[in-house]
Amino acid sequence: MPEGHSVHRIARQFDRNFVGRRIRASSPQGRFVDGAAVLDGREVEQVRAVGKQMFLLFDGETWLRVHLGMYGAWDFAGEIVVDPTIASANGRMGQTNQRGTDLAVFDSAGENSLASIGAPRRARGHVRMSEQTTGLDESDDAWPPPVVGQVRLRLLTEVTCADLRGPTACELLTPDEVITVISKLGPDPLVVDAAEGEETFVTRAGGKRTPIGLLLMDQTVISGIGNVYRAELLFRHRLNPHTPGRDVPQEVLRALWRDWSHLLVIGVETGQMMTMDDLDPEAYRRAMASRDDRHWVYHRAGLPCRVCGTHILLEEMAHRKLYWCPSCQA
DNA sequence: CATCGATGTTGAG
DNA sequence: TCAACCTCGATGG
Repeated sequence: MPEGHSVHRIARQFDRNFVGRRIRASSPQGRFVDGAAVLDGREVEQVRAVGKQMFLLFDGETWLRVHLGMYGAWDFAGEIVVDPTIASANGRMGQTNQRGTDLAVFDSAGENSLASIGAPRRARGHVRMSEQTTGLDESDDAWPPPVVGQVRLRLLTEVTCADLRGPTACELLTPDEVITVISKLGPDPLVVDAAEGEETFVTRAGGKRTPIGLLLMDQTVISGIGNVYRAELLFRHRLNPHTPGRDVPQEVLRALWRDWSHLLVIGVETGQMMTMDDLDPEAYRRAMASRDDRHWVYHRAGLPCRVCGTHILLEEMAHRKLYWCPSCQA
């Protein structure tokens, strides 16, 4: 259930631990047997993340496209090289734990893996936050790790395992097909030039009758925003979700683009969808500890607005739950 | 144990 | 506009 920040974090994991290595590929679940057979034995040459999609290039000009959709996740296990620019090393990426972090961040010693940055080591596979007090389990030394549940695709190096489960899309593409897919996507702040991305977004969102609340979720308009960031961005800019794109002042559209760029960087660095800036240290600590305290309006239906006290509204927009403050976002 | 819901997208009608 | 798809943690009895 990732938004764009999770996909970039996953791509970094692949960049660190798979690019430049030969892999074994399999589909324990059986639903990607043919694709896995094609990839088996090849070397991973490159990884790209655009919006909510990730693309892995294997030698022989074969690309793997993965879209996690609503339930997808990658589980990493084995000897993980920590990327010092992100907050954790191994565990599940894509789905979130109880704290709302998109990764389990505890290594085999039960300590935050930040303590082991740059130190390749054996780590527990399939770590869940809820298990953090149980200590080491017997499967710690099993290699490769036992398959648990429905694994669409397993990628294995000598020392690292990545299990893909529940993706909306998992398919092989030619280079041309990858270009076609990416060309249809709106700008991703971590991919395109900042100024170009801003112009593209303003051009595609402005002038449309479509409500801004839908435009922000439209992956051909802007990439990577999901239901949480959508609600929070609208609130941060005091925008009524029903405002047609063409009625949103251009400077506000530009501010939205820049704000998304800002929030995305925070999300990639922390693994959390932190959308409340400028908190005092105590409030920030609380926000990072509990996902209930991390957002302005998301998942706060009926609760008082943090700014004006008005009850937060919940309405359905294109079958997704939309939370907003009818007073602040009048 | 059954049921629900979720940070998403596609395609039929 | 709506159902379908994919998986699993949370929730209720």
